Amino acid sequence: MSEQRPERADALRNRHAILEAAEALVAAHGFDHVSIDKVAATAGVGKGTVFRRFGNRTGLMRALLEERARMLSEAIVSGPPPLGPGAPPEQRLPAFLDALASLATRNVSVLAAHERACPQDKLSDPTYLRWHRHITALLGQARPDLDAEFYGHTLLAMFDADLVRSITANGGAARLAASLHDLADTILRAPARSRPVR
Amino acid sequence: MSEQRPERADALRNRHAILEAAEALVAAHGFDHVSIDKVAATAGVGKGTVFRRFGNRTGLMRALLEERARMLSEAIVSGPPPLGPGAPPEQRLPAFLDALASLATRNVSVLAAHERACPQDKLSDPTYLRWHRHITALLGQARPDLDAEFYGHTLLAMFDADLVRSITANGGAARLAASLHDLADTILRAPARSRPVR
DNA sequence: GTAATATACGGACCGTTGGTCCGATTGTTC
DNA sequence: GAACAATCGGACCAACGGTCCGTATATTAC
Repeated sequence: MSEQRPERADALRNRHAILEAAEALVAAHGFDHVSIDKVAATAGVGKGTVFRRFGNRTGLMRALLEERARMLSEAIVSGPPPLGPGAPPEQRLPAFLDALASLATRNVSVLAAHERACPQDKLSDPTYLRWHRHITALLGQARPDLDAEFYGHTLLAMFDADLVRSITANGGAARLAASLHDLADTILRAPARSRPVR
Repeated sequence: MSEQRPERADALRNRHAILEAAEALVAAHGFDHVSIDKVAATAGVGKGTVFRRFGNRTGLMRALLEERARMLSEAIVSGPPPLGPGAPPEQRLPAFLDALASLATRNVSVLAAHERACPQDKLSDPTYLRWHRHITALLGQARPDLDAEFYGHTLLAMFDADLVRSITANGGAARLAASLHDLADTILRAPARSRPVR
């Protein structure tokens, strides 16, 4: 059902232009001060085009984040260890957190915009879900006695855009990475539970 | 400078009506579908009244949360232990988390609305700040070798409205409380750092 | 009770925005 | 180069946050 004829050349061109414009504007003025009108104008297309491509504001931001997260996603499922499969979870988890921290640091604006665009329940956003599944799986392997689902949320909560900004503003990217390692370590080395918390 | 003549009777009445209406509407339809027009109409006042009282949407939501958090705030600074002063931090922290979990569970809608209303940097919102200072102080006393500021954010991040909803939807209020205890315990009993992480 | 004053009220009004719609345009295919 | 489908673009709409100011009302002083 997804095997339509290929995307038209102008459509492709426009999609890139729109994403680029959106990212630049969001980085410059923040999500709340970027209207679709502006995005369209900056990208040199009509407003209708933006909506036809992405459905709505939320869709646009989702696409933006997905674009930025694609390489990481691929590295996780089929890249070399320790990020990709093949290494023990105790190594894959920190590697993933490192990669995500780097991604987050370099794209705080996109992250922030995505958060604010998600109407509600950001936890069920595709990208979040993918990350959460990954972390949960790793945690479950390394520490089957813990509530992996909950601790997955805990770790991912550290990538809240405001938090990333606050931490890196006072300590730079290094502090974020260090804090994440510290937290992950604390969780992985927590005293054993007699039975799964959940 | 804050010793003006007392609030007029009608003003007081209206403020309560507005807060009540706002809470009911937010609980019923969610922040994104509640316009100030509706709040005003439901409260039986004019639109201008709402804005004069609360400044803007954000101010209204802030006031709503502050209203709901007031008793907790008082209990912390001057109530009986273990919530109030007098108990060791290892007891005050879980007590605070319990209280906050209860508050959050009973007022998820308000919490969610407040989050979404905060234009940006929810970390510098008065209520968040107060809670963070409290947690940070307790953590700092119990475990001076940790990055209390960071772990304070970690713990508070668990009160994200979406997360609270997700956790309690599958496990109820009890699961949230248990998870929080577990996390706090994990942090408090983490292997000692040779020197403060920060 | 009444006059004087400060305060609060309310809804008409404005500019902006997300989103829709359809006639005009353009890429693609044969 | 003709025919067709897909895409484009901007006029248009409804809804919203926020402002403004003439009117109403609580309070105070006498």
